[in-house]
Amino acid sequence: MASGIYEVAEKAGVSISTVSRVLNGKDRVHPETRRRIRGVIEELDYQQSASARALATSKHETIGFVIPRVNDPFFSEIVRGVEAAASASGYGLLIASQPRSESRGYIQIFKRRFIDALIIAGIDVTEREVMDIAGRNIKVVLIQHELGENIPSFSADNYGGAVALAQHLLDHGRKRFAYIGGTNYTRDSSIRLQALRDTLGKAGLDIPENYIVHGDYLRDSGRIAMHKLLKLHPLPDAVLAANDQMAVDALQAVQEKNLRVPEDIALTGFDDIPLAGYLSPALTTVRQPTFEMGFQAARKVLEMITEAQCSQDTPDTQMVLPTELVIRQSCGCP
Amino acid sequence: MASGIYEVAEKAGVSISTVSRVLNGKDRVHPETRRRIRGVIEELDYQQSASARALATSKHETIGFVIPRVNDPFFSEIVRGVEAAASASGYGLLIASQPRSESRGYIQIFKRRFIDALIIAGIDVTEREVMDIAGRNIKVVLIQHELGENIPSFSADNYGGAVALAQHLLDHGRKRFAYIGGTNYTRDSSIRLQALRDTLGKAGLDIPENYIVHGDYLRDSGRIAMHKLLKLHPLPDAVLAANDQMAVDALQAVQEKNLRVPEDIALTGFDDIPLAGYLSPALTTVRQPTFEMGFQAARKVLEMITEAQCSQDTPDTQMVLPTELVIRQSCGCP
DNA sequence: AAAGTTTGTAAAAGCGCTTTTACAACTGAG
DNA sequence: CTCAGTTGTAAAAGCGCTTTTACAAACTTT
Repeated sequence: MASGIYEVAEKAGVSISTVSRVLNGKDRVHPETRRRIRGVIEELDYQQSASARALATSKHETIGFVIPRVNDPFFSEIVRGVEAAASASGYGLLIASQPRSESRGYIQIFKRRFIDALIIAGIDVTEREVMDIAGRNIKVVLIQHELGENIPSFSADNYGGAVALAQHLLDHGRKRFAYIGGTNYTRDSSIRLQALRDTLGKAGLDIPENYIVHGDYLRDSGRIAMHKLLKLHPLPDAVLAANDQMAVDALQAVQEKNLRVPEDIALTGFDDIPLAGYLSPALTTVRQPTFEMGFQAARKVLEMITEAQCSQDTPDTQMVLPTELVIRQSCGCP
Repeated sequence: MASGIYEVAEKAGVSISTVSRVLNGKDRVHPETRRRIRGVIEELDYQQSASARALATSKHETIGFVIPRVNDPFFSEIVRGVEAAASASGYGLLIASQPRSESRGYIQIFKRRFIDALIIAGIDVTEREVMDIAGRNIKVVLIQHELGENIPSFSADNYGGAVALAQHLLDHGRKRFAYIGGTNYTRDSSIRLQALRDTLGKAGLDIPENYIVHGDYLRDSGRIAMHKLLKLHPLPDAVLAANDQMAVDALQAVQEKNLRVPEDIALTGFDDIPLAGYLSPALTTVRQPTFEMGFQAARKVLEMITEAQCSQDTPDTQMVLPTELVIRQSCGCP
């Protein structure tokens, strides 16, 4: 009895295969018949069963997306980019937002879910994990993480951004630099630190080990980190935080001690989240092309999905999108 | 040939139905056989096909979620709540983030997607639309919108929050109130305005029509709205914005004109987004239980899904979660 | 006017599972 | 030692589609 498509077929006086052909825009259907079937579909407000279709075609028109935190201004902007590209192509977006530690299990689950592709953002997956997923004919693209030639990835130019920032602070005549890093092992944070070191090195400066402290990118960790720095003698006169959130909290910490930013200490962030512009002093930072990363990553997987069908391999992409120095007041600029 | 489960069955020397029984934790399987099959599943790293399973059971273990903007601090916090509840039950989350105007089409698409339930947040759907979806055996729950007894909904106590805010400003001795609303027709904004009017009324005050201006909840619209208010004579001495984002922009507008908040004008927001606490002066606002709304809404749909199976109807819910006045400095408090 | 082409449609197989039904092979009771 | 009741497993039907194959009917071509 009446499994949707059967109802339509019956009411239109044709077989289900004809209905299917209309549904999928194939030819070999009499215009008149097509019109009649369209009418019946409309009338019954018939909607195809996505799972039946997916089972029959093994296409799901859905992409999976794993991030550490949806409610983080940095990541939610990436989500928006991914969503925009996906929905523009009629694709759905299955989101998993899990702290790095737990995201592994989630990726496991995705292996069996209804997805054609998986975008992984801000999570340090291993090549083995990725290959395991890719082996199941799920296309994989990385954001903010790189893993060699075989796996397409989209990152921001962390190194370049950090160099620009460091140079700018040097131009302000700052000498005693400190760095508030993210969780020890995250690569973004260490790339930025390396850029800072290289740039200082060229200016004949150095950043002592105890002027490097670590937060976790999250709220309040910047405050704690800054409190540590404020106990040092001499005080640093320029503090770079690995992201804006920590910079923002660090700013509060400085102000609580009745020191002034930027007069006593210049302070900068990274990311350019909306909040950065609203502070006083407004935060000098490096804008990351978050929306773009998400958008382009999604475009890339969509491309991979369609190309896989023509089995015409494209050279894989390792995209590094440009960052941009955003100069406000916390660096000492008027 | 080898459709996953067949491979497992063959390798374990049993039929696929036995494998299926193991997979679904049914009894009537010899412990020894079960162990052997488990071993093979492990060895082959076999993963069930979600779509085949969904087709056979018509359960998708996925919930759909429609919101206007993922990258909005208010909504992304709701997303987090929904995500938390969904993933705790092993459910996936299919997200559509579309401006109100375009979300209709999206809801249409969801009717055919792999979802058991749909959560709609911050979108003014009609009862007809909801019924249309619900008729397809997709459970529907609303967030920040109400639609009568039949449809469960979770909202914040907008009225109560706005009353508390208005009263607090009255207690500060403010007399000339102005209101920056959201898009004209959104119900939250008008409920808050009504609360303001009622509260002022009780104090023998009034809010003139030209002291009410409308933004769109988004960035910059608060600035424009405030500029209009700053042209009035006499100037208002208390401005309530319908959300924090507009309040934040309004604050900048005031400061650009070299007026002081709160000395010249008290200014308040609504939502309590993270940004609110970082401003100077920090924003007095009303905290909405965003995470909770998302979490509880998701719990509710999950409950509806399981209860539908026992066809044991629960009374439908119209939950109004409490809001909380968050007093900072922009109202005039020290 | 016979043979080949195209066009429109139906029938049937299959996608990878779950679930029902059937049925052997064991149990224990009388 | 037989008969009913368990228990473990296989076979088969179906979930709602797509797609391939087959074939009649309508057109060409020579």
